[in-house]
Amino acid sequence: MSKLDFSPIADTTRRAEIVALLRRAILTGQLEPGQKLNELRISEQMRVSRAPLREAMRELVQEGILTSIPYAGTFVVDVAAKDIVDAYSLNKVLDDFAIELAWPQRDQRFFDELDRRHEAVKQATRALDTTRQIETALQLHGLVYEWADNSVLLETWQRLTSRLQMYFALHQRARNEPVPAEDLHETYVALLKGTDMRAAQRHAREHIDNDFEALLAYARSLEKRA
Amino acid sequence: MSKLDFSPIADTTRRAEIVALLRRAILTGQLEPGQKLNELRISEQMRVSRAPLREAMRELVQEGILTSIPYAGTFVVDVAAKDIVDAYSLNKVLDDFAIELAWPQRDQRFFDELDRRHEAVKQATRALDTTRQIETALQLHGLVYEWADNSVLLETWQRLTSRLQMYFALHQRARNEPVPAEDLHETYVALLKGTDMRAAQRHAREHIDNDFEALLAYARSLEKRA
DNA sequence: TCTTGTTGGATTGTCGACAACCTGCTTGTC
DNA sequence: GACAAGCAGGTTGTCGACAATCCAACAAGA
Repeated sequence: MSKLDFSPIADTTRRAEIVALLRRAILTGQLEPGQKLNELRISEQMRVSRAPLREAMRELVQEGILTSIPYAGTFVVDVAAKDIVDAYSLNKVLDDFAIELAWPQRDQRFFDELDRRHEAVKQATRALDTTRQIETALQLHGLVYEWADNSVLLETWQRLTSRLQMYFALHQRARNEPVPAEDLHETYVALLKGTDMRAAQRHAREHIDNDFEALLAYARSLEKRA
Repeated sequence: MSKLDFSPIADTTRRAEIVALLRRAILTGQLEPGQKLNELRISEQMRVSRAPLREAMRELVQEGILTSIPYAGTFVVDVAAKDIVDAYSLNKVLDDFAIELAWPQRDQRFFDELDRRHEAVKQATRALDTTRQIETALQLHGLVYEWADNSVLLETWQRLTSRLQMYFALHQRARNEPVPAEDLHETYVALLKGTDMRAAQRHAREHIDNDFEALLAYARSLEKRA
């Protein structure tokens, strides 16, 4: 028996890489909502045939960040104000549930990971790298989901995350002065380490409200314009 | 302005039909969990090339009812006991939320539709058509999600539904004497028509417990076997 | 006997070409 | 000038064939 346990090697199929590339392009806002994806053009740019590209796009359609109309094309999903509010309110419910499930599972590894991810957020914040800040903040929040030990919940969260990340990126671009607030996560982290689950849940809800406040204002401004 | 509002015509692409065919085959248990899907064989049976078949499979992978291993194959997702418990517990949380959102939205159309779907369940029950009974029961429960007016929540529910339906079908086949209980939904429907939201939520939770009781027993028996 | 290398068959991943389809423009008619 | 029919270009959907990979069976050596 070996002491080392190897993790599965990266499955290197063109399709998987295309998915990663496209997802990143969408979530960082390089591809704008509503924009059409021309298969031939993209496949040429990526030096890849249309088959794996199309399969990748099918995956992203199911992931909810692309939308496809037969014989018309595939587009980056259009984000309405209501979608943001919807995702946001569901997120609160799921967070509550995730904290409840994760609570008894917390261990040293959890706390270590919590600190690690918190540190990553602070670093991205200092570097004024807003894209990375969004990413790391969502990863920080994702920890309780990973510890909740509920695969369906985790999967749901990950789907939601894609959208949230997209909304945030959109918002950041809209008012292109980012100004990330220094440290909104200190209390969140502290409470997750504490003994009062209810308090943690309550704070999470308020914290989310806080995080999303600007986003909601943006959402409402969209609403008015429409 | 026309008084008629036409629904979009059926998008007739092979891919879409393949998705529907495969999904049905999986959810009704014609394709068993863990079973491998041979692309060439299936494409020949369907008289279709592998391209649209593969794209369809990618969709179902993202939908969570297939799983794909590069260069090895695509398989019907293996359902572990824990998955059932996970889906089931998340379902309770979502139901709570859905009822809360749908509550103020209830109108005559809601009540009519509620009755209609309830009737469909009863009919399937009388006909001893267990597959259809599962389908209609899930549609009955889906009504509050449709009325909740939260697209993300609805989408999440639909994803969950696929799995639940699969689990139920699996369970029914395992103990192939179905014996669907006559009418567990009477109280549920009545409460949704009433004025006490809390009571409706509480009952929904218990009702789900009831519905899933046998399934949970089955899940635990799987757990022991493993 | 166990391990390691090889080989053949089967299956998945990818490619380039063709068919179906939509869209916008042109043409012809009134 | 308005409008319908039809043509042309471009894009998506589908096909059949080829390349890359995996797996099981078998052979060879320690």
